[in-house]
Amino acid sequence: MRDNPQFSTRQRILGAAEELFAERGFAAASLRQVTAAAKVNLAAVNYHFGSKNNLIEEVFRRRLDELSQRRLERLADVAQSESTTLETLLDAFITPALELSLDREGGSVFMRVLARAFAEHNSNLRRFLSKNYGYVLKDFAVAFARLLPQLDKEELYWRLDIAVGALTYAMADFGMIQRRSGESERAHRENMAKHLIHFTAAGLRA
Amino acid sequence: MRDNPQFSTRQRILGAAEELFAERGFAAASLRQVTAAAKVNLAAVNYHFGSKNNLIEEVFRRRLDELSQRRLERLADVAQSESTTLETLLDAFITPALELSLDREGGSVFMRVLARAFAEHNSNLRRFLSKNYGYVLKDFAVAFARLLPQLDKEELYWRLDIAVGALTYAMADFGMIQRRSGESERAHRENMAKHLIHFTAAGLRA
DNA sequence: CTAGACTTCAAACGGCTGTTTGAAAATTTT
DNA sequence: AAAATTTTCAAACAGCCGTTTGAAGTCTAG
Repeated sequence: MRDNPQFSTRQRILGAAEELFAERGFAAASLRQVTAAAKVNLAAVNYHFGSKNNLIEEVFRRRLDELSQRRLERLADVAQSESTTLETLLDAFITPALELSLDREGGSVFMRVLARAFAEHNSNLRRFLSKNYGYVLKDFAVAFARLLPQLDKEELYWRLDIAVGALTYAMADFGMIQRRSGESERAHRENMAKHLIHFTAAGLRA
Repeated sequence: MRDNPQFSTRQRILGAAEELFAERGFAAASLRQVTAAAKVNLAAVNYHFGSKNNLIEEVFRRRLDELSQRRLERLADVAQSESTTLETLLDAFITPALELSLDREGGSVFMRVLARAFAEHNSNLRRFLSKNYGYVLKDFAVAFARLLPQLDKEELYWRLDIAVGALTYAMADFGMIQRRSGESERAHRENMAKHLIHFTAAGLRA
């Protein structure tokens, strides 16, 4: 999509920006680099998005709208069931991200962009994410609380916070474990998700 | 230290750079911002460090040399003992970082800088860190392997990778949990370390 | 086919970037 | 105290930054 002429200027800019933001960060990736990668005129960014900041927010919006919806759908599927476990709840949170990262070209890149948003102490970006997508985490927290009645509120929040950290770090592929040469990207990521769920469930239950 | 005239130009630059790198990232923090915060002439960075890249590496070196040494000292204390547990091993890894983050002015800031190094996909920086400090993680991995003989090598590495992610994220204070108003910085961080060890030990043992 | 709206384009704006320079100042050595 | 060395300084370098402009090009509705 990044430079495929069959996609619109808007989409090509978003794709190129996503890749360069993941690779170099929001500040270091310049609009000239983005528009060159998208094979688009420099002024197109300000024409279609208004500013670099708006472009950054659109990069998040494009992926997070769908990701949040899928997570909440999965949550609705499992939350009420009597047989729900920590593992199925974690799966409901992780699988949509896993699918996104395997899905279309550029999906895997977005998880790195998302992790960068945590590293950036940028308060505007944090406010944007919290305001627009904070309710997803809140809904999941309620579901986890039902499964972990022995934990008081403070204890639960500490554990969820640590769990989110492990998920963020792993899904962004920040770790040292590289994909083995004979292994497909899909197999690698599914393997990672499996370990992630196992580890995190144990940590929450401890 | 950042602008205290009693410190040397070199130290003032390192202190200011650390703060600004943590706050804005390596690319977005400019040498003009750094030298202004350090109350030092712009050219001093290139005179004392040669380049911005060298300055970045020196910011890491200053803290990591001591941090690595303390971690290995603690590891040596507990590794051979028969009564070693996962918790004492994790404590040996985390406590030096905790002390650093509570210690002198700017120590807590450095953990954020370190976490940024993970978010940056910068291969030069990764190579620098792996080359100079990778042996610390390796030594700890050996000690963990002895305590977790039921895990094969691949399983162990996955879990350690996830554990490092949780530690990195938490120590950098990326999470949503804020220090409570009545709570001291020290109490907050010690509380975090306690939860971190408990959670991670359970994940490793699962 | 033409009028109007939408999109693309090259060029330029002021401002900030890392780095270099050579002279001035401060410090250390003789 | 003089000479030599180290450190600081203001100024300038080329180059990239996000954004704006107004004209040229493309598309669509009447």
